[in-house]
Amino acid sequence: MTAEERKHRLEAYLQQVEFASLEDLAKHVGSSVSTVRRDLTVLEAAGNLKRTHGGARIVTPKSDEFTFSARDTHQLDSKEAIGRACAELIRPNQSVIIDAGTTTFHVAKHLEDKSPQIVTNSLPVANLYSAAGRVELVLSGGVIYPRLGVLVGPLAVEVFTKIHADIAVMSAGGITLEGLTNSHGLLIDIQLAMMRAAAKVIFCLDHTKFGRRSVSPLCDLSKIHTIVTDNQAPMELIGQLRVKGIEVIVAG
Amino acid sequence: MTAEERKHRLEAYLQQVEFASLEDLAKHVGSSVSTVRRDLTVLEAAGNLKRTHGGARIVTPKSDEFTFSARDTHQLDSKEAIGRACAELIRPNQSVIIDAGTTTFHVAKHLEDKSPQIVTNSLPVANLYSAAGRVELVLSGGVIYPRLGVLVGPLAVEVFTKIHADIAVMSAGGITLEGLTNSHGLLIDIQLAMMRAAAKVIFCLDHTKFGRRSVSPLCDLSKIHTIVTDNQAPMELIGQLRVKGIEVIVAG
DNA sequence: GGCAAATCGGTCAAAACTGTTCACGTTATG
DNA sequence: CATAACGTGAACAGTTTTGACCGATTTGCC
Repeated sequence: MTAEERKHRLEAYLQQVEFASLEDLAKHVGSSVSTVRRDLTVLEAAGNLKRTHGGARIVTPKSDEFTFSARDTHQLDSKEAIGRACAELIRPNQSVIIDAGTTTFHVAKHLEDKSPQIVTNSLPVANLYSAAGRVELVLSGGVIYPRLGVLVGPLAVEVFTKIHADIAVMSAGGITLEGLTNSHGLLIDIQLAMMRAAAKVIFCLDHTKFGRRSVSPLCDLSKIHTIVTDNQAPMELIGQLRVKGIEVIVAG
Repeated sequence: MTAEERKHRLEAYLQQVEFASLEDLAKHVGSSVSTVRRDLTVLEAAGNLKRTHGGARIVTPKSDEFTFSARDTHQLDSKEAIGRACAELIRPNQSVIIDAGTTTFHVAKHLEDKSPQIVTNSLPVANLYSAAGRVELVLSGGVIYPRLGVLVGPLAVEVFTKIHADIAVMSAGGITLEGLTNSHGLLIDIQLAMMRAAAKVIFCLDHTKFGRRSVSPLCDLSKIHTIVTDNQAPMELIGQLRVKGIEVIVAG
C-alpha cells in the first residue's frame, strides 16, 4: 500500500463513519498510529477533514451525513419511504422547489432520474448534485443558518418571489387541522414565498409531525394540495385531511 | 513485449485500480521495478498519471485552478502557505468576498479566527463554515456549475453588484504584464462584480500562474492592489509587478 | 479545582524508496 | 562483421517515510 493510497482510504473511511479514533483508523489501513497521525495532519491541511483530540472528523460529507444527520437517524426508514413516494409524484423535466429539511432531502435523493430543474435553499441538497449529473440545480442566495445548512434572509426570500416552479416539495414541524407550524421562525417567510411560486404544493411529513404544533404558525390547510406521509400516521387525522380536499399519500 | 506496449498496459492497469505500488506494477507487466520506475517517469511527464512514493496514482481530471477537488493535493504546500499569508492581511470583523477556486479555499480555511463576514459563490467554502463557528457566511445564489462547485449566472452576479465588502480574495488562471486571465468565461462577469464591490482586491496566485495566459481575459493590472504568491514565483515578473505599484507578498 | 489517563508533537533509528551508475545483451547502422 | 546506440536489470548511496519512544499537554472524572 502506498502512502497516497493510505491517505485516500483514510478519507474514504471517514466519509463513511463521519468520525473515527486514531486507533480505528490505524487498524483500518493497517499501519501505525504515528503514521495515521501524520497523514491526518496532511489531510487536514488539504481541508478535507478536521483533527480532533483522539481522532478526526470529516468536514464536507458527500452523503447525507450532514450536520442534521444526528437528528435524522430516528425516522430514517419513514423518511426514505416518503422520499421515494414523493419523488414518484414528479414527472420528468419538471421544475421543483425543494425546501430545507431532512425529509425533503430524501426526496431530492430520488430525483436524479427525472432530470428535473431544482431550486432550493438547502445546502445539503445542493451538495448532493454539486458533482455532476442530469440535475440542473439553482441555489438561492442567503446567509447560512449554521446548524441546519439552510440559506435564510432577504436574499433567499427574494429569489423565490422572482421565480416560478411546477412543484414545491415542503416540510414542516407539525400539522393539525388548524394548519401547519414550523420550529424556525426565520424560515417561514421563505417557505411562504416557495409555496406562492409553485403551481402545486406537496408537504412531506412523517407520522411524528401529525397532531403536533410547533412554535411558529406557517399557513392554513387551504394552501396545500398534497401530503406525503408514512404508514404510521394516524388514520383519523388523515381522513379529516382528505375530507378537506387534500390528497394524502401514505408511503411504505 | 515492447516498451510501448508495456507503458500502455501500465496505464490501463492504473486506470482500473487507481493506485498501485511499484512492485505491483512490475509484477503486472512482468519486468523489473527499475524499468517500471523509468516508465512511470515518462508517463508522468505525459501527464496521465502521478508518481507517488512507492507507486503511482491515476489523475482523473486535469486540474486547473477552478476544478475544485477537495483532495486536490497539487501544489498543496504552496497553496497552504499562500492561504496563511493572505489570511494575515485580513483584520478582525472585516467583510470579505471570497472567489471560487482551490487557492482561495485555503485562504477561507484560515479565516475563522478573524470572525469575518464572508460573501462567496463557492460551495466548498460554504460547506467549510456550514456547521458552526464564528463566521457569518453569505452565499450568493445561482446555478451550480457541476464540476467546480461554483454558483454562476445572473443571480450570482446580481448579489455582488448589490453588496459592498472591505476585501475581495480572488484567484485566476494566469497572470502576465498585460493582465489577468481565467480559464472559465462564465466566471468573469461574477469576478468583475466581486472586484467592483470590494475596497481592496487581493489575488492569490501560486507560481504556476505566473507568465501563463488562460483562455479568457479577466482584467488588467490596474484593478489589483495586492498579489499573494509562493516563493517559487519568478522574481523578474514580481519585480515588474511591483514597479507597476502592485503590492506583491511572497509566502513561505 | 485536582488527578489519572489518554493524546499530542517531537525525536530517532530502521526500513523503504529514489535517482544514478554500471554491466550486459539486443538491435540498428556503416 | 564491427561498432555504436539503446533498453534492461542490478547495485549503490542518499533521501524520505515509518514506527516506536518520551516528555508535555489536554481531557474526562471525581
